Amino acid sequence: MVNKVKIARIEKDLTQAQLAQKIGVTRQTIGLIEKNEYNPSLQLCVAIAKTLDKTLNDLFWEDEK
Amino acid sequence: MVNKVKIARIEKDLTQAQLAQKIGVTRQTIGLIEKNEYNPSLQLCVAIAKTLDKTLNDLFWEDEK
DNA sequence: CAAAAATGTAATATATAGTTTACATAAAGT
DNA sequence: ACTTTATGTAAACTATATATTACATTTTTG
Repeated sequence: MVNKVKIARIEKDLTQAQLAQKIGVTRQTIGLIEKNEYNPSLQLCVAIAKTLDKTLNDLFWEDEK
Repeated sequence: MVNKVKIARIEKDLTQAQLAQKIGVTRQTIGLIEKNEYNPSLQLCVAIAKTLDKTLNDLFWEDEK
């Protein structure tokens, strides 16, 4: 299943590098988050959400089953 | 202003130590988060939220102004 | 197809989240 | 007042998020 950060980023027509730069983080960091390969800090999650006009729940809360 | 994790924890009648134990983390870690003295990882935020029957937004998303 | 742009990935380095141990203070209970 | 129980705090340690550099692969575009 595709990562929600990736979907939201593409909806905004941003590359990983552009999103990273807006947030002040490395392109690799965004890449790893989109591959669910690590556990970002809360501040980073908030920064991503704000930049993509989403909330924490939108991007990082698991769907109800 | 009082931290939302603290409020939710007290509503559930848990001590810092009890909450910490349920989550599998140290009492000090909970204490520091409640004092906004650090930047927890996403996984920890999710664990706290689930344990307190809240969502990420409930506990970690800033109030609309 | 060829060139450019975007993304994957890996090694090494650094900052900081989270642990452990320990003690001090505050709050609650008897 | 005394004794528990809960919370604050601090130093030293460990684990891991994130940076940096670099190159490989995939995707897009002319």
